[in-house]
Amino acid sequence: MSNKLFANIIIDITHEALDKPFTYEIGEELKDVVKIGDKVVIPFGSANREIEGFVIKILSVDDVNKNYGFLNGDYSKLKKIIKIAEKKISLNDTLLKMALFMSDEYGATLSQCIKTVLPIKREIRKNKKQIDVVTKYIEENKKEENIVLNEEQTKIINDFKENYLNNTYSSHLIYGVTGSGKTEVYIELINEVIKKGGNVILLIPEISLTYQTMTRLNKRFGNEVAIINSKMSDGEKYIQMKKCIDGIAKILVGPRSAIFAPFENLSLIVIDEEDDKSYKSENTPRYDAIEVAEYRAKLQNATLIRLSATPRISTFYNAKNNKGIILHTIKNRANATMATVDIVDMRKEFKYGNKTVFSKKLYEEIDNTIKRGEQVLLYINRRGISKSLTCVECGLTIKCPHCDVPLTLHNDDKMKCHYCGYEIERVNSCPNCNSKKLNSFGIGTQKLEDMVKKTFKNAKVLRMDKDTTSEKNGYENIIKKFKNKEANVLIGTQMVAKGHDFNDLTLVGIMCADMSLNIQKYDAAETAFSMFMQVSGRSGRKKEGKCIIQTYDSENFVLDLIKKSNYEDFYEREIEFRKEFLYPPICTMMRIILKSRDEGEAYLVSKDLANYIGMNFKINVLGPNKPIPSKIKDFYFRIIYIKCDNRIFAKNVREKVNEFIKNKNRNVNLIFDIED
DNA sequence: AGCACGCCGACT
DNA sequence: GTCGGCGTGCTC
Repeated sequence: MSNKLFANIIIDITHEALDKPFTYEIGEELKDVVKIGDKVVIPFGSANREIEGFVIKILSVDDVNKNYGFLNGDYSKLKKIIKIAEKKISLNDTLLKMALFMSDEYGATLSQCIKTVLPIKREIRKNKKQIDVVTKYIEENKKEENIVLNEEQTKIINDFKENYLNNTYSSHLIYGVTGSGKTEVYIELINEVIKKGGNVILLIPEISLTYQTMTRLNKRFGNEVAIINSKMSDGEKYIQMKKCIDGIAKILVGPRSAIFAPFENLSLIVIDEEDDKSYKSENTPRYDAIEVAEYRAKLQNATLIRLSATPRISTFYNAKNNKGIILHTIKNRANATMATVDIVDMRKEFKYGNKTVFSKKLYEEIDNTIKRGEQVLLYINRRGISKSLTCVECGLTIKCPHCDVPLTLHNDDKMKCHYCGYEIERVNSCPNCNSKKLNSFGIGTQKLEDMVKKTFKNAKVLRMDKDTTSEKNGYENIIKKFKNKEANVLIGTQMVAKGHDFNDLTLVGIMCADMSLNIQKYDAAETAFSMFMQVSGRSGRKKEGKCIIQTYDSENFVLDLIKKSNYEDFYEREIEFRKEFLYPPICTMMRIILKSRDEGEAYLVSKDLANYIGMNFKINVLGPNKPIPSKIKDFYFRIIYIKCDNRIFAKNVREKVNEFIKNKNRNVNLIFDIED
C-alpha cells in the first residue's frame, strides 16, 4: 500500500492553463518500467480521452502527501498511467533542464520546449535499409590535406590547450577576417577534445555549410562525425543520434537544433559564423541557439567558442567589455587574398541612359571575367524585389488572398505566394478594373537569369534559390556543378553567401544593395554589413578578385566600410547608434506579437495591451504597429515593442501581459521574442 | 485544447 | 415541454 509510485507529467497540449505538471499513479505493472523522460499515454479530462505526456519526476507516497495533503491518503482521485508510448530518443536530465530553461527564457509552454529539445518528431518505421548519410562524405574525400598553421593560429590553439579545455566553463569569441583560417583552429581544438574522450557539438548555418564542413571533418575524424540537418528524414536523424548515444560518434555537426545533441560528456561547443541569423528560431519557442549553448556549456562544464569575421554587435560588445566572453583575434588573411570593392551609383547610370540592371562597370567586368575563363557570382536579395504584377491604370497589385504580400511571377506562368505557397495561373486582366495593362515590377532570380543569358552570350548560368534547391541534394548539386566549372555565372539569394571556396571565382556583383540597407529593423545595418562582407569574400579566394556593389544610396556608411572591409569601425559606429537610440545590446528589447483570425480583434486588443503596458510599467512602449507582412495564412498580426533595462524585467512584463490577455478572454494569441 | 455543464431562446 | 445554441470552467 505505502510503496505506491506516482509521476509528474507534462501533457502534450499547448495551452497556458495546462502548462504545469499533472500527477498520475504508476500502476503495479509499470513500476519498474516508467522512468523520467519517458513518453506515456494518460487519461485526461472528464471524458478520459487518451493523450500523451512526458514524465518529468517520479514521486513517492510521501511526496504526494506533501503536495496533495487534502487527499488524506485517498489516491483514487489520481488517475493511472495507461502505458508507455513508443520509445524514441528519450529525454535525459540535460535535455529536460534545457527545456525548462527555454520555457522560462522564451515564454513557451514546457510541452512545446520538450518537443523542441527532442530531435525526432514522429515514430520511426523500422526500415532496415536506412542509410548512414555520413558515409557519402567519406567516400568523396579520400585525399589527405596538408595543413600548416601560422603563428596566430598556433597561439590560440596552445592557449586553449593550456587554459581552457580543462573541464570548466568558459566562453570565447574567435574574431578573424574571411580566410584567416578559423576553421583550421577549431578542427585542432576538436581534435584535442576528442583525444581526451570528450564530445563536441559544432553548430553551422543551416544547409549551406554542411557539405564543405563535413568533407573537412571527415578527412580528419572519419566516422567519429555525426550530422543532422532539416532535410533529413526522422529515420536518418535517428541513425545519427544513435551513433552519438552509443559513443560511436564523438562530434555532432548540425544547425541550431544540434545544440540538443544527446551527449553525456560534452566538453566543447563550437559555433561557426556566429552572426548567422538561422541560430535564432522563428518558431515557438523562439530560442537563440547560442544562448541555449551558453546555458548548456555552463551545465556540463564545457567550453563555448564562437567564430566570425563579422560577429554579432552584441557578442563583440560583450567581448570588448569583459562581459563574460574572451576575445581572440586573428589578423592575418592566411590563405586568401582580399577582393577590391567598387560602389556603383545606379542613379547616375540611369541619368546617363543605362536602363538595364547592369551598370556599365558590372557589364564590362562580367564580360571580361567570362572571357578570361573565370567565374562570376551575382547576389540578389530576393525579399521584396521579386517580380510582382501591378495594374497601371488603377494601381492594384495582385496579392495573395491569404497573406498581405504580392504574388510573385514565376517562369512557368504561375503566380505564387512565398509565405503560404498559394498558386494561381498568371492573370491577364486587372481583377479590380479589368484593364489589360498589367506591368511587372521588380527583379527576381529568374528574371536576372534570363537577363544574363540574353546579355552575355557566353554565359552558362546556374541559379540557386528556394526553387532550385528544394530537392534533397539540390544545394550540393549546384555547388558541385559550379565547382566543376559547368557554369561561369552563379545567381543566388542569401544562400550563395556562405563559406564556399571557388578557385576561379573572381567577380562578385551585389545587384541591389538597397534592399538589404532599407529594411525597417534596428539591426538592418548589422545584417547588411555581414551579408555584404560574406558575399564579397567569395571573390578572389585564390586569385585576385573584385566585388561590385550596385546601389541607389552610394553615400551609405555601411557600403563605405565594406569598401574598406573594416568591421571594427563598423562596430564603433553601430554601437554609438544603439547607445543613442537605445537598442540592444544596450537594452533588452521584447517584441510582443498578437495573432488573430479576426483583424478587428488583433487591432483592438493590441491597442488595449499597449495602453495597459504604458500605464503599468515605466518603460518605453512602441506601437502597436502593423508588421510586414501583417497577414499570413489568414492570420492577422499586430506588434508591440518594449525596451527594458534587463531581461528579468522583460520576463516580468511578459508574465503580466499573459495575465492581462487571459483575463480579457479575447480571441488572440501572443508570441514573445526577446533580444539583448 | 476539448469536453461537460448550464442557462436561454425557439420550435414540433 | 425539450432541443440545441454557445458562454464558462475545469482538467491530476
